[in-house]
Parts: sequence; C-alpha cells; structure tokens
Amino acid sequence: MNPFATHFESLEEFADRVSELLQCPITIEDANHRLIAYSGHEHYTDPARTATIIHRRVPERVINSLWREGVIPKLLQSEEPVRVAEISEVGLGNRIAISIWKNKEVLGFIWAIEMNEPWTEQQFHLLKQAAKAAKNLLLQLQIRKHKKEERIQEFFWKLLTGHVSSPHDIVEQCHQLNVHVYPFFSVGIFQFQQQIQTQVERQIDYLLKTTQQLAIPLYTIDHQRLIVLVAPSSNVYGESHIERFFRSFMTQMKERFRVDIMMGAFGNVYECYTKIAKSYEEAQTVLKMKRAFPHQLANIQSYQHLGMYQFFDLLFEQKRHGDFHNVALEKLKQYDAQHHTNLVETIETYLDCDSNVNETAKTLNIHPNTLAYRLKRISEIGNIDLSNMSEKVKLYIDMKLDKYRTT
Amino acid sequence: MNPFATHFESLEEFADRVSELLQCPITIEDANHRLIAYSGHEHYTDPARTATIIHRRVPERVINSLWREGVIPKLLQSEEPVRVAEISEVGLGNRIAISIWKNKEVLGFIWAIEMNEPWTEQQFHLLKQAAKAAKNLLLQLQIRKHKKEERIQEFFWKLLTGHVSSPHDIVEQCHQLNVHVYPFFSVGIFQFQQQIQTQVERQIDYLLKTTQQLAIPLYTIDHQRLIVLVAPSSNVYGESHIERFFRSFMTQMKERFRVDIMMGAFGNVYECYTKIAKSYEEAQTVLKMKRAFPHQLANIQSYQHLGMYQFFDLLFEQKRHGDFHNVALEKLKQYDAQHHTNLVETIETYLDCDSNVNETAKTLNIHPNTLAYRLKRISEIGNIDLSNMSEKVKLYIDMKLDKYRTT
DNA sequence: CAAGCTTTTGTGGATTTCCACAAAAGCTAT
DNA sequence: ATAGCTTTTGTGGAAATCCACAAAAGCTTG
Repeated sequence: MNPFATHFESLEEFADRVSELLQCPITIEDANHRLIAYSGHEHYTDPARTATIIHRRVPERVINSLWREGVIPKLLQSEEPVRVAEISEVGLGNRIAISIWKNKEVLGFIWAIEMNEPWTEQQFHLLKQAAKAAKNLLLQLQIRKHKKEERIQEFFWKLLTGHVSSPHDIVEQCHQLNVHVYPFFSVGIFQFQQQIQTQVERQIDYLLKTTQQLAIPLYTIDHQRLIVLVAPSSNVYGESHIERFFRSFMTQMKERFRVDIMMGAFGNVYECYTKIAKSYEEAQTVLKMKRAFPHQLANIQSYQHLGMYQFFDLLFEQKRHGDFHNVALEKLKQYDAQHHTNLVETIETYLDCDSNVNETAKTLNIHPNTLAYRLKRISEIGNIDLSNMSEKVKLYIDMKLDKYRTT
Repeated sequence: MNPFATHFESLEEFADRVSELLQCPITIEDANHRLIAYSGHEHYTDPARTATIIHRRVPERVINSLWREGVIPKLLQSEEPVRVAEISEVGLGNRIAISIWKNKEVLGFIWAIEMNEPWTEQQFHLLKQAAKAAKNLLLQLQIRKHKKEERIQEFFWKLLTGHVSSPHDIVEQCHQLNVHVYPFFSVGIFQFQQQIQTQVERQIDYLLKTTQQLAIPLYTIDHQRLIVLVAPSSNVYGESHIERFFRSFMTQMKERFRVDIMMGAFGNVYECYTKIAKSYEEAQTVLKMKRAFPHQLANIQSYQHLGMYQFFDLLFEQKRHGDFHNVALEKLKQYDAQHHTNLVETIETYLDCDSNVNETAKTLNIHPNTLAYRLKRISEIGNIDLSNMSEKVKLYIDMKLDKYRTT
C-alpha cells in the first residue's frame, strides 16, 4: 500500500507527511532549486537548509558545491536516491536526495536530512514512493506557471522592441505579472553555437533561476540567442557584476551541460524601463562588432567597453556615401602594393598596441628599430603626424572601417 | 603738344612708340603684374624682363623683391615715376617705373629699362605723359574683362553649390569662359576679420593674380570670406603646396596691406570638377571646427589633417539623440565635482599630448608622478583601460564632443 | 584635533624609448 | 653585374617611462 495515495491539500501538507514517515526534515525544491515546500516539524536543521528556507531558494554556493561534488549530475541522471556526504564549508549536513521525474524531465527534488542513524532500506523505499507522489503535485504548479510565462514572454518582447507605453504603465504591468521591478537593469544577449533545443532551454532556465549574482527578472529565447534582462543589485560596480555573471554563465553552460556559447554581450545600464529597447540595441551592436572584430573585441562584452566601435555603424553609413576617404591611408596602401611592404599592417598593429614599440615589434616579429624606421616612412609617405592624437584616431578608425567593410 | 595724342591700333603699337621716344625697352603691365604689352625694338633687356615676356607675367620672386625694396608701395601711392636700382639676385637691371591711374585706382604700370645714361628731366616728363595716355587704352581692356568676370563668378557659384551638370559640360563651360582646367584642385576659404571692402578686394585680386605657387583659376568673395579654387601643379605634394600658399597669402595680406585674415582652410584635392561642391563643404567644415577648437586646430588648414574632427558633425548629431553617453566620463566628472579634483582635465590634456607623460605634466604644471597617480585613479574610477586604443579614442572623442556642444 | 583617507612630490633603479650612425641585406634598373 | 636605392638589423648613449616605496601635505569626519 502506498502511504501517499491520499489527497493532499497543499505541498506543505505533503512535506509534513513525508517528514513524519521518514522521521527527518524534508525540503522540496523545483528543478531550479527554488523552495516549493518544507516540513515544519521540530528536527535538527543544518545551516544550508535554514538559509534555503529563509531566502526561498538554495544559496548559490551550495548549488555550486553540489555540482562540484557531482551530486546534481547524478540526480539528473537517475531516479534513485543519492546520499550526500557533509559539505561543511557551505553548512550542508548529511543528506539524502532524490529527483522528481515526469517522463524524461526532472521537475524537482526532495531533500531529506539524514539524522543520526544511517537510513534503512525501508526509508529509501519510502522516499522513492514520495518522489513519485510529488510528481503530480508539481505538475499542477507547472501548468499554472506556464500560462503566466507566456504572458510574461509577450510583455518582454514588447519591451525589447520598444512597443511600450509610459514608464508608469510598465511598472503597473510588471506588478500584474508578478515581475519584480529593479532600479537598474541592462539587456544582455548570449549567442549560442546552434539553435537552442528544448533541453538546452531547460538548462538555461536552470542556470538563470539558480544564479544569485544578480537578478534576472525576464528572459526569452530566440533561435540561437538567449536574451536576458539583468538587474545588478547596485549600479556602482554594476558593469563588473554583469561581466562576471556573463562569464560564469558561459563557463557553467559549458562545464555542466557541454553547451557552447559563442559570445555574450550587454547594453548600457539604465534606470527607466522605457530604455530596455535601447539597451537591447546596444547589446546587438556589441554582438555585431564582436563578429566583425573577433580578435580585438574577444574580451569585450559590454557596450560601454566597445569603445570607438560604438560609432562604427554610423560612420560606416557615411563612408559609403564616399565621405572620409583617407588620402594618407590610400597612399600607404599604394606604396605597399608597389613595393611589397607592410606599412598598413605595421601602423595598424602599432595602433592596436597603443603605440607601444616593443609590443608592436614582438607582434610583428621585427626588430624595434625596423619598426621605428617603418613608422618614419609611414609618416613621410602618408604625411601623417604620428604624435597627433587626432590624426592617429582618424587613421585608426579609417583602417578599422576598411576592415569592417570587408566583413 | 602730346606725342601720344594719336590713335593707337593696339597696346603693342603704343609700347613701341614709347620705346622709340625714350630710347629704351618698355614693358606695360596691368595692376596684377600681368604682361599687357612690350616694345619690340632691339635693345638690351635684363633677365627679369625676358622672363616676364616669356611667361606673360612678372615672376613672383621679382614681385616679392620689389615689395621688399618698397618699390611697389611707392608706385601705389603716387603718380610720379620711381627709380629702381638694380636687384641682381632676381635679374633686374636699373629701371624706371610709373603707375597708370584712373581716379584713385592703379590700372597698371609702365616699366622702362634705364640704359647707360641717367634719364633727363625730359624723359621723365615723357614717361608721365605716356602713363596718362595708357590710361584710356587700359580702360577699354578693363571693361571687356569685367563682363567676362561676372559670368565667371556666376559659374563658380554654381560649381560651389553643386548646381552643375556633367563633368564634360563643366569643362565645356570652362573653355567658353576661358578658364583653364587643371587636373587637380581643391576649394579653399579665407575667413577675414571684417567684411571685405572694395579696396581689399583689389588687394586680394592683386595677390591671387601675382602668385605663381599654384594656379587659381576661380575665386569669389562673399561677405567676410574669400573662396578660391586652387590648382596645385601636381598632386604628389599637392597638400603641402596648398598649405604653403595659404600661409604666404595670409602673411602677405598682413604685411603688404595690413589686412588680417583670421584663418584659412581647404578641402580635399579632387580631380573631377563635379567634386568642387564637396571640397567646398570640406573647407567649410574645417573652418567650423577651427572655430570650435581654436587651440587644437590652430595649425590645421586642410580637411585631410582635420583628423577625427572630420566626424564631429555626424557624431554630434547622433549624440543629441542621446546616444553614446559615456559612463566613464560621467563618473570622472562626478568625482571631480565631489572632490574638487581635475581628473577630466588631466585625461584630456594627457590625450591631447598623445599620452606623453612629460609633456602632459609640463602642460599641467604638475609632477610626472602626480600625473601617473592621477592616471591610475582615472582608470580605476572610470573603469577605463588606458592602454587600449579603442577606449582611449572613445573617451577622447566624447570629451571633445562635450566641448563641441558648448560652442 | 587626531585619525584616516586622498593627493602631491620626491628618490632610485630597472626598463623602454628615442636617436644617430652604420653595416648588411634585398630590390630595381641600366 | 653593378650602382643606387630601400629596408632590416645592430650598437651605444641620452632621455623618458615605469614602478615601488615613502614622506609630506591636504581634506574629511568623528
């Protein structure tokens, strides 16, 4: 006979029942480690569980430890209970965990704290029965959520495309949809190697829901791209917070799920939600420029650090009208062609290296004096004053615009 | 009785007549030292005269000497003959010169070579009579010229404003108007201190017509501006030729006529005459930028050397839409305001000085180590990588755009 | 006013840059 | 092939830069 074959009013009631039967504290989480229910009996509770209950989610460091220890991969692979040894650094006592399945998808987890004695076969069997019973309860939750999700998605796309009304209305709608409004935000994009499949969607959802580095009130998936609204807790070090989150998201996708993300990018941080479309545009610009200048912008993620490449679409448009043709550059190109020299490459590398002689010489594999000689020739042939910032800027931009054209 | 009170078929006939009476070679020039007529009798002729006749104009170095010796100023002041001592460097022998007047305007000059003996009173008297007689002959030339001038002016304005047809038609029209077509050209503008008066117009005409550094097929005057079409002889060192001409024109206007020119500027050198409007626009851009950045661009005249300022109108337009706001710069400004520091000024000067520490420190009157410290703070506070060209460019442009806004 | 912070200036030494000069290597055209 | 050019590499010394460390001066705050 199944002890869970009755009707439960709520998941809490269910958790309490499991706790009674197993004689230990029980915590039920969804697939993203958000707290769904927990037993209320007076038992010993480790610090990790306390923190989980207080914040209504498992602390990120605990999740990270569980990944590192291989616990979560195991849970995601089998329906069997997993024994977890104490991880004292994160306040986690001895645990038994089991995943809740529906078809081939994990809906959530049940965690039990292993009290003094080791579990009996009987207890393990009970836990497995509990996991089966939890499935139906969780499914009901899921359905309710999915409906809301769809409305939120639509709302987010409206924000991204600028089809929005007043800031006040936006906040109003957020409240209706139960989307938290943060004081600062930025729009980010992750470009994946391939079209994002359903399984990867779940993995993305998992990572985004479990991260606590910053809030992600909204996100959506579009072909090969994941678009997120990120909200750093403060804007003082906002940029670097986002940077760090982006890097860790990408490494985690790779390490945990073997999913490659080509690149990530995000726009400026704004306060008013009407600027979401703008931040989105900026993020798209970053991606575009990273594609055109993969080497230069390999380590750049933010629009803020795009530097002069921010201007490029605009300048390029103008250049196509035939403006800005650079006589100096043309002369250098001509000279290169006629004399089989590398003056253009030289000056470009030199400027890439921030006018650093040694670095440039190393990059080009030439003697520093050779570089000096070439620079002298460049300034003669192109009639350029290489100690004039404005001229250098012009030349640099024109060279990069040239490259941009060929992509 | 006046020996010139007869009708002369041509100016040549007149010159021969004068030559006969004075027993010496005679040359008649217009007010711009262009050859109008010369006597053909076999007399001794100095190299300066030979060159004048061959090139149909007085060589520029001869003109310059005559100015330097004070000969021409004297001629422009009085109707009396002026004795000119030999200037052997330019091949000029002993001469007697007199100016030809109409009301208060000089129409031209008569030059006589003083042969072996010094002139008698009688000869001077004859020369004065000749100058009076020449007046009417020159006037007829003038009238014919004026009419043509007007049609040329109209044509030039059409070219400048882009109201032109095909390149072929332009060349056609040039031929009709007797305007020489050169393979390369650029449009230049001189900005005068004040509205250009008739007298100054003549002085401009004089300098433009006498210069031989480069050809000036067309020019026009508009309020405080003189607009010239300049044609360097070759485009190899075209830019520098034009530069030199601009400088010398401005110094000569000042030294010879006490007329101040605020600044000069010229556009790119093109080959096709349909690009005149473009070159003109570029020259206007240079003037505009020189007004906005008088210090930085004090020594810049050409569009080519405007460097990054070429972009500024375009970028500024975009910036007004609220794009490109620079968080780093805002943070620095904020820090400056709160802590009474000069970080923005420091970084701007540093970039102005092409990242040269010593020069910057001297300019700012601070210790080099102070500068180093400030730069460190700047990169911390603004989250800027000062060894990244692209970021430097962005910051530099944003700072200059800020300045541009306030002008 | 004392403590703690930021900012300025100083010192010294390793490293880099700049410059002049020269040798060697490579290319081109007669 | 040779002469004349450009280009590369080398040497050495003066000047500038970079860096670490420290003292002093200036500001802010309790």
